[in-house]
Amino acid sequence: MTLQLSNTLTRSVEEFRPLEPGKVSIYCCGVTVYDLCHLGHARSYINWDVLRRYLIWSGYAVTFVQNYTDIDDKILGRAAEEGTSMEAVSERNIEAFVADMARLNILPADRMPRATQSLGAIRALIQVLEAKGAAYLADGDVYFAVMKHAGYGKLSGRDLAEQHDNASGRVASEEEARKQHPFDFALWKGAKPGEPSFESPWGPGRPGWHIECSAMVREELGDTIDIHLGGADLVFPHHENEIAQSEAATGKELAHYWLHNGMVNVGGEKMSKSLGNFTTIRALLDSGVSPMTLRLFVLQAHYRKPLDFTAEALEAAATGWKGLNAALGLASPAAPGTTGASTEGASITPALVAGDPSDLPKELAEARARFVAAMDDDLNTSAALAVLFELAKPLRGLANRLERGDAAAAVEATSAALRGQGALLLELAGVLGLKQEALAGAPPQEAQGGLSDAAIDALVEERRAAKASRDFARADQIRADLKAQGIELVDKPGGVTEWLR
RNA sequence: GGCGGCAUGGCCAAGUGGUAAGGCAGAGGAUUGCAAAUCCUUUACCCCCAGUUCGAAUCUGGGUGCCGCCUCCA
Repeated sequence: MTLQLSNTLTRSVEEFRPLEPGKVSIYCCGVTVYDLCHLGHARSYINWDVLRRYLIWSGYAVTFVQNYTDIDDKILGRAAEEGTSMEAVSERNIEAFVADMARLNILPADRMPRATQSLGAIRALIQVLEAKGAAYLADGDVYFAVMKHAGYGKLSGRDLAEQHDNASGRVASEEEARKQHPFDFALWKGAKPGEPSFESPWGPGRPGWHIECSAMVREELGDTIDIHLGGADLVFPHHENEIAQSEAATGKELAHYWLHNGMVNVGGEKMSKSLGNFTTIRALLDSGVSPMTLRLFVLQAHYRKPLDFTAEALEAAATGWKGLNAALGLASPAAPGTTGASTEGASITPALVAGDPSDLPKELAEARARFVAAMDDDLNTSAALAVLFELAKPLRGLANRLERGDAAAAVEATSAALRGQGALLLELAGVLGLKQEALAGAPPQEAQGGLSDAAIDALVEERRAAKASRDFARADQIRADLKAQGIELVDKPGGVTEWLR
């Protein structure tokens, strides 16, 4: 089987066939950089990161372009609030975006154009639309005429005539009054007094929201690309308008495959700024949730379905990740049993380069095939993860025994079969962007008045003595006291007690 | 109102015609003075009704509930 993707444009699942054999061009709608990213963004970009990794792993040469919208009313609003400039707000949030994505192990896009740096392409595209009669000028604004474009509404399944009736009673703002059709949208907005503006044939102003993506796609990737990505909330009007602009200008199909991810919900409702129910990526990660826990949480659901964000579900993911992480740690090239040295997960290689699957033992080949079948089925990461968990199971137990100093486990860990299983686990986890993490959480507490090693050792010794005299009440008391301070005692064979902070 | 999507065990979530993956939580057992970890075992008539079929969670029709988009939004 080959990769099947559900295409919003055709409302069906289709076999993926690239325009050019072996190559894939992808454009992903990025963020408007007026604020920090929240979990909705995290989900979206984690999903698309997995798509990208899977394509690369499958042997495709992938070109991935993602934009920054750095011209926008909200950015202007922030700048006004702060008494700074649009550039300052954008710059700060772009930096934050890069940092947040890196923490989530999301591969940086090959190119990340910004609206402010794409003005030439934007103006050129608007001029083409004007020349073709698809755009009209009204009071310093330039609008796209949706009625002139046959096929408007094909992505979102909207019927212009019907929508016209429904919209006829809607608010007639100043801007609405200028439009020939309520769905007409601004390609260029004339500057209002005091606003930052850019020069154009239509006077000073700035581009409308949708045009930048059309311009960037064309400039970076060409008239027609393989895959266009974004959140489900962008289907209308953003992507619909993008299609209309691009296709009116070029006469060619903008993208063959349109993929949309489902929303992150809180209490059954979409996470959004306006509802105030959002959690930023960094707030969550800084609260002690590990990046890979978040990744696992996201990947346990299918990317198109809504994903409910709850503390319980996240906790379940955290526990699940703990086990996977332990197995990954054992499988990593770094010496088994060590807590540090996270693997370099930022790179991914095509499977054929990494190793010939036909060399795998039958059982592992079968596991790998199940993983591939799951991913080919419209990126069924949930089913793919099941394969990882199964591969991880024996390694996980072993890792735990190793950590506790089990000598027999150390011998088992060197077995060829387990090492092969570990290598496959590591490879497949990499496709999902999951990489081993150093023990998460546990901020160094000794600095803030925690017990010193010597004090702990003394208590451990006291407990040993208590046990020897069968004073279990006292022994348990010491265990409980230490646990309250985040120190875990582990009794090992031979009366030896180790502790973990 | 228009368009689209979803309803599977305590929770999350796969499965799209042949009697239900996986994760978390729970239960029982082994082990342990206790605990942790580990190992074994174990927990579902798939929202309701009707239909098609030898056979349906899976197809068809109807119903109920929930969500998204139609304004900025990943």
